[in-house]
Amino acid sequence: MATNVEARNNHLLASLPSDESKRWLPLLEPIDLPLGDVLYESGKTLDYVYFPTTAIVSLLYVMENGASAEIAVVGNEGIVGVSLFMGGGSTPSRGVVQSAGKGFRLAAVSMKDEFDRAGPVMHLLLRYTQALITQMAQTAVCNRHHSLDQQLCRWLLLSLDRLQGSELRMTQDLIANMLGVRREGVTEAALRLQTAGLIQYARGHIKVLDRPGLEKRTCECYAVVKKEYDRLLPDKLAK
Amino acid sequence: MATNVEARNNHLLASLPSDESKRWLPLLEPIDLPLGDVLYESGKTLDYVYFPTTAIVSLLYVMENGASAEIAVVGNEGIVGVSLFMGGGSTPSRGVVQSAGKGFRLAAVSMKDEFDRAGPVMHLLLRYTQALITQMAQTAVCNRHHSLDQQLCRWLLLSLDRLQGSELRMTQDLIANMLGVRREGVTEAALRLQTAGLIQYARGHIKVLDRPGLEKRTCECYAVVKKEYDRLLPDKLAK
DNA sequence: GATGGTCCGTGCGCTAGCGCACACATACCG
DNA sequence: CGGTATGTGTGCGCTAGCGCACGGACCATC
Repeated sequence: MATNVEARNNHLLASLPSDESKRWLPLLEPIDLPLGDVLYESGKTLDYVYFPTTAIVSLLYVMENGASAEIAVVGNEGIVGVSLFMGGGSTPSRGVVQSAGKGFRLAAVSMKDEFDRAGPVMHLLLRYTQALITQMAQTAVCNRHHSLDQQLCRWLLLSLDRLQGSELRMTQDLIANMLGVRREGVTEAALRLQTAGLIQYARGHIKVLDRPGLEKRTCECYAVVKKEYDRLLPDKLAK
Repeated sequence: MATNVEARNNHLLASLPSDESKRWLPLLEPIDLPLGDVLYESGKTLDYVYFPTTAIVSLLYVMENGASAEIAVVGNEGIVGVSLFMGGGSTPSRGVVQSAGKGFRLAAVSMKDEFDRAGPVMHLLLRYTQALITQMAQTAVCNRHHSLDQQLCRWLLLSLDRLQGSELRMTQDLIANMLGVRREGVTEAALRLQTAGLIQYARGHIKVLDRPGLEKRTCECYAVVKKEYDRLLPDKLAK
């Protein structure tokens, strides 16, 4: 079944023990995730959780005045909708597709049933949530202390880690929304990175030319988060 | 036993079903939490989890250059050390006593045993963690978008909610550390609040004169977090 | 009741990022 | 192939907050 194969592109799904895997696969529904799609809305109860494979989803808080800020980003390493099994069923944030692609979704009831077995799946999900927490915490720190340039680098790297290839499709306006800054600010920062030869920008297409260069230019936040994800979710690549 | 009574001052402990309560009380160790005490260090495995009763604990990230930023705050409504049951066993942040007081601690093994029963205790702890996540997320948003004045108000209110009375002992230098800003900035903001008649400051003693005034002056972040805590952890006061 | 430490107020120059306005370039589309 | 929307570059005045430096006030202690 094609589904089985593709599901493995999500690291969490790939890490499932084979017993659980068998139970899950029939319940997973492949789904297209177009740019801008809202997977869940602030305060609304989730009907599904989502496992991105090629898409990237931003957890975004939108303020009363319309301004926004990204809280965390989820790609093929994770799951969107942790509040479902954490117990809240909703959060004040919103889940938006930031980079179009595919993924799988699982109905809320199935998710809860599975979680409540309190087996390896539960522990896997909780470890993932712990990593997500670190990302959020570091976002807070980064927002406080680091320059737009550094944050842009961090953001590019986080996105890159969740995609295949070194190119991403993303307008500066969108990035500004995620980072919670002015569009012009992103323009300026991106230009600096471009003249430094790190990236190449053209109307919504970013090509990363020098990844190590980005890593040098970013703040410690990126490494802290990356390390924590690697520690908590080792690529045991459970076959 | 005096212990029993005092333990109820921590909302999580007070919410335990009576069966679990009986199991727990003998395991809980009352402990003094002096100002500045480090309950856990970045990257170090936790030996205990802590349930503050009169103390307040800050989850703080300290950067390589020594600057810092508060990620979240925990008082008598919560527990310090969620990474223990979430699976990581450590986090990149640090837990520091921000306001001296008392609390209880529970050995890591006991905590894990109890969590792994996958009963009501687990679900309670997960709901709390969900609330904590919201606080962190909102901290990120607040750091991005709101003024020092607003953040100071938010911070005062969050602290106030976790204390009895309307007075807190806290130097401006410490507050600056928590908020990740200059001490002088806090001085100026505090003066503005003082001349507005909202607080009264004197060498490390803050008296809140007009709580509603603070709530008016702060950003939406405070209300968002408060609401989420109330929703997820209702004062069922499960006698 | 002088000494030293802690805590708070103030001044000043500096910069990153904001808000706004507008010009230009590329893509799409009829 | 011309028009319109979309995306990017640039300029300019403005402000919050920074870094630094210093002065003054309160407190403890001997």
